[in-house]
Amino acid sequence: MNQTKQKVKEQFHLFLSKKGLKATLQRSLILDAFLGLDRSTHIDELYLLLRGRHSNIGHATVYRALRLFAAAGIAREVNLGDGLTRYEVAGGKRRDYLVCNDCGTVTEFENSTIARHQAELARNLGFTVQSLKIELRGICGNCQERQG
Amino acid sequence: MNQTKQKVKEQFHLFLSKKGLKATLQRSLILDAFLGLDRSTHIDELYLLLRGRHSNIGHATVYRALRLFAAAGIAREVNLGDGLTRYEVAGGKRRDYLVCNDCGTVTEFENSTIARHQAELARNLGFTVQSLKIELRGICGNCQERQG
DNA sequence: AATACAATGATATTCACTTTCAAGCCATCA
DNA sequence: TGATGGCTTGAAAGTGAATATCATTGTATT
Ligand SMILES: [Mn+2]
Ligand SMILES: [Mn+2]
Ligand SMILES: [Zn+2]
Ligand SMILES: [Zn+2]
Repeated sequence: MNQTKQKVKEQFHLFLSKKGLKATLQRSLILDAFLGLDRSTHIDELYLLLRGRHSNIGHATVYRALRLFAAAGIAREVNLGDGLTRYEVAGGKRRDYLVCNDCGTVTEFENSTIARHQAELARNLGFTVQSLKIELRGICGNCQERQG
Repeated sequence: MNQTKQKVKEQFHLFLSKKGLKATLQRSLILDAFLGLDRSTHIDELYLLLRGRHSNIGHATVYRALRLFAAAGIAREVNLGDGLTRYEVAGGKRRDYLVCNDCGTVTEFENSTIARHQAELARNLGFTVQSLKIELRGICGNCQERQG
């Protein structure tokens, strides 16, 4: 068991206590599966993964658990406009997304200089910034080669 | 009639000719309404607006027209993860979005300095940038007042 | 005008959530 | 330990924006 993962679990358990919510087997299984992936995922992927291991996990429960993880600050919702809501483990640095308009591949990269600048502009408009998402769309390297 | 709008209309007409598509009254009305707004819009807004003026415009036609505008390079699709697909006039300035996590209000503002910088980073990764979206989430001024 | 297609729009369908509700589970307290 | 109360679960139903269907209508061309 990873040290980081253990801390996240404790963070979640604390969150549940403070809110008067309950630690259930399902929430624990879903959190393990979520932390076990090293990439963003979505409801149905986790749901099918867990159904393969445990026969009694419902779609609605996975849905509610992921939203709960987000509320607890453990997960971050990512919407790339393809009709699916993705979730990734929060914490760590902000990421920018490169979405290929041709093959749909999503590449991530880090760049922190933008965030401060942009957040300051928002504050001038009386807006308190909680998160920033930068999404670039275009053609990835592979697709450029294929097209010549 | 704005000079820029006239050029856009000619661009669209040329696009239709090249593709063997037809210039219809509906497409003309929808394009006028779309260009007449100085902000992003979505299907139902345009649909209701046009229904107020002309009794025979269908939801499906507005939907298809906006996708056609996007294919023609006239419109740009924007998805903010709130379940609606927005469209804004392409070719204008890029816009950044402030989405309130409390009331869902979307505020737009312009800020062009970021784009070049970010696009250059992407090019270094072998990625040809076609569009850039910056989305800030947080609490808007109104909601801050309400909460004290 | 006749013809060949494309476009329209009321309607139905899809699909990814999101909610409902009866049955079950968890934390707490005597 | 056992009762109690409220939270949780999950099958099923509901929601709503997007998309497809198809008979009818419109457009461009000859
Ligand atoms: Mn609708
Ligand atoms: Mn949807
Ligand atoms: Zn690609
Ligand atoms: Zn607000």
